[in-house]
Amino acid sequence: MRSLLTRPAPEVGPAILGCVLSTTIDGETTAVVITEVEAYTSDDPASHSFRGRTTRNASMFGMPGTLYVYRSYGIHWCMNVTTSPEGEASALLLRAGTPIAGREVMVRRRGRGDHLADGPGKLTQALGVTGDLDGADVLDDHGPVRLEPGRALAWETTPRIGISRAVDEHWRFVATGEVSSPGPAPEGR
DNA sequence: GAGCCGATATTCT
DNA sequence: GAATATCGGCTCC
Repeated sequence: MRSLLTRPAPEVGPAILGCVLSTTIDGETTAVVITEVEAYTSDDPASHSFRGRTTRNASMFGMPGTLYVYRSYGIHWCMNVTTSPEGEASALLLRAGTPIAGREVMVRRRGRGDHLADGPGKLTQALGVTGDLDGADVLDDHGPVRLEPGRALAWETTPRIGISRAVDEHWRFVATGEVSSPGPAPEGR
C-alpha cells in the first residue's frame, strides 16, 4: 500500500477509488468506500503547496500516506492523503465516499440521515476527522485513520472543483456505477 | 432540481 | 482587504 502511494497523485487517484477509509474516534469506528478524489501535485498552481512549505501544509511534504487536514472556507475540514516520496508535495483530496460501517455514528455527527459523505466537508464530518488528525499515518493499522485496499471501481475523470488555476487538468476521479457493499443501502447522489 | 447567498478561518497580496 | 480544494437553507421553477 505504501508503494502504491509513492507515485504522483494523478496516477494514484484511480487506484484509491474503491479503497476503504475507516476512522476510530473516541472509540467509535466508521468506514466508507472512497468514490471521489482530486489530485494535486507539487508544481500545480491550484495546490496549497505551490508556494512552498508553510505551517498549514507541512503534512503535504511528509511521507506517502500522511494525512493532511486543513480548514476550508473557515468552516469545514477537508482531508488529503499525501502521495509521492517524502519532500514532494503531491496529495489526493478525498471528496466523497459511501458509508459501509458506523452509519448511526455518522448520522449523529451530521445531524441528518441523508447526504452523509457526498462532499469533502461532509466526509470529514461523518468520519469525525478534524485538524487534530493532521499528520497522522493512514497506513498505521492502529492509528485513528486507516486506508485499506478494496474493490477496483470503474471511474471517469472530470475537471476539478472550486479552483481558479490549472482548470484544464482533469484530475478529479469519480467512481461510476454501483458500489457493492454489505450493510444498509448506500445513499444516492 | 437548479441557482443564489451567508457563514467563517487562514493565507496571501 | 480579498480569495478560498464548501455546505445548507432558501427561493423559484
